Amino acid sequence: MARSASLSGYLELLPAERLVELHVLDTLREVFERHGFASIESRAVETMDTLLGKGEVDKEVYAVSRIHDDADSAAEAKLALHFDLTVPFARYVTENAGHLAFPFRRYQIQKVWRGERPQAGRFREFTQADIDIVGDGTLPFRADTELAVVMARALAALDIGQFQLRVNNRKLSQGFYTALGLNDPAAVLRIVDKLDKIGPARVQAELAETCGADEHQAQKALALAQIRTADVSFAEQVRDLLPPGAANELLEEGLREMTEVIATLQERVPGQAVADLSIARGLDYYTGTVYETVLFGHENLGSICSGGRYDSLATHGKRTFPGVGLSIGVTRLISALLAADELTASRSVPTAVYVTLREDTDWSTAQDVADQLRARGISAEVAFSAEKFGKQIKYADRRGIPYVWFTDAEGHHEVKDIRSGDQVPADPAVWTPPAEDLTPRVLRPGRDL
RNA sequence: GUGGGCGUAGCUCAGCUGGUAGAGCAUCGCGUUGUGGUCGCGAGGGUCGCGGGUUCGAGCCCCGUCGCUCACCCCA
Repeated sequence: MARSASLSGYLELLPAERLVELHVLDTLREVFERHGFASIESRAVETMDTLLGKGEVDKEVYAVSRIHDDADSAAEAKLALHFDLTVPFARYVTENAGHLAFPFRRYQIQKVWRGERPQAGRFREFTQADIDIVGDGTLPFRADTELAVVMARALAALDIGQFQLRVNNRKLSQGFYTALGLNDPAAVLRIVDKLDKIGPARVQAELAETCGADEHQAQKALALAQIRTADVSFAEQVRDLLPPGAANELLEEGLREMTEVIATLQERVPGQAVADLSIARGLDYYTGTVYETVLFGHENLGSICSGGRYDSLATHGKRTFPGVGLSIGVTRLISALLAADELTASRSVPTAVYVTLREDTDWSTAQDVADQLRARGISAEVAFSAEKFGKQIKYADRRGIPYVWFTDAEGHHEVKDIRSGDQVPADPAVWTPPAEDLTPRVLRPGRDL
């Protein structure tokens, strides 16, 4: 973060920073739409019933009520702010199923709220950018594969440096632990998920304490979690860990699915994804593929993009809508990149041309000049008063406005490039700045400069 | 929710064993009487987070409180 917030966990950006955020959002939107995802927006508020029992701890949910909570409103459904976009989307799908065409692919970029203790990269109000594909009754496994490809391309389009999508499959992990004789696969997953953070020794110790794993089981569980391959060779490694005949149907299905995902990612977005069998994800509605993403150089941030397959999050009577989704933590991402000065904007305002005033009475004709520029898509701003030219130039300079416009008493126009100091005659009807100066650009110091 | 660290100018910080608030950067003005950036000179800007206590006297000591921050939990 550039500044410490006056209220922790609620990030507010300066104009130049917001420009960077808008660039990120625009880029994501463009890539999502290019891959056929339609946009929706769901309301910020859901009923408690919808939100709770869907995998989130209730202490993190912000309740919403009227200050004057009288008898009437007490009888109303209790409301709360959504903590992610997946649960509201599931509700949206079941409510609007009759109007949607399945498989339905949508993207959704909105604020969400979590009442957590804020930390670097952790906010109470933040923006998520989600893509999901949902089927009616069934959803081809290929959706899991395509979704990861789209997200990898979106992250690549942001041009924020090297990242790595890490993929696992809960069927694989759970099948494996069951085959080992561990009776609480979910608990094992939770501990194994911390491998990156606490290291192999402590994972093994916790497995023994919490899951009653004996030394052999703990060793095998740990060995599985340490498998990390860029190709499909993980499957062989998994089989080598078990005695012949110990495999089960769930494990085999998980291996098949993982192999398909990794093979496709290796082919379509080479070098940007790996199989990582330690990935588990906290939310318990995931049933198959799970994804996390690390941004190299920002490993301590945690995952910047996560998600997975959910087979029964959305149900409506006898119908179920299996889906698969991925979510980018936009706020987390840009706060880290801004703080590290890895992304900055070329100026703090959209203005490309600052039109000066020679006399206070020139304001109207100066607006005519500005309008001629604006009509051709050039952002222009007119001075309020005819201060000394030095001050007017300084006004533009402080905002990073690249061009200053002058009109003399005879009506001759000149435009000055504030960076070089070059000043040349110009015609407001035809003069155009170079494309790179037309709108603010996002710069990557250290790479662009 | 649990545990550590920290709150002084717009920003980064200094302030001794308690004696009545300072620097750099930024801002504004002038030098430079209508073309900025450099340089020089000058100016403005503070309820020292808030409340209480001890004291002749508190930025400093004590208590409380609010906020920020880091770690745990969990997660984007």
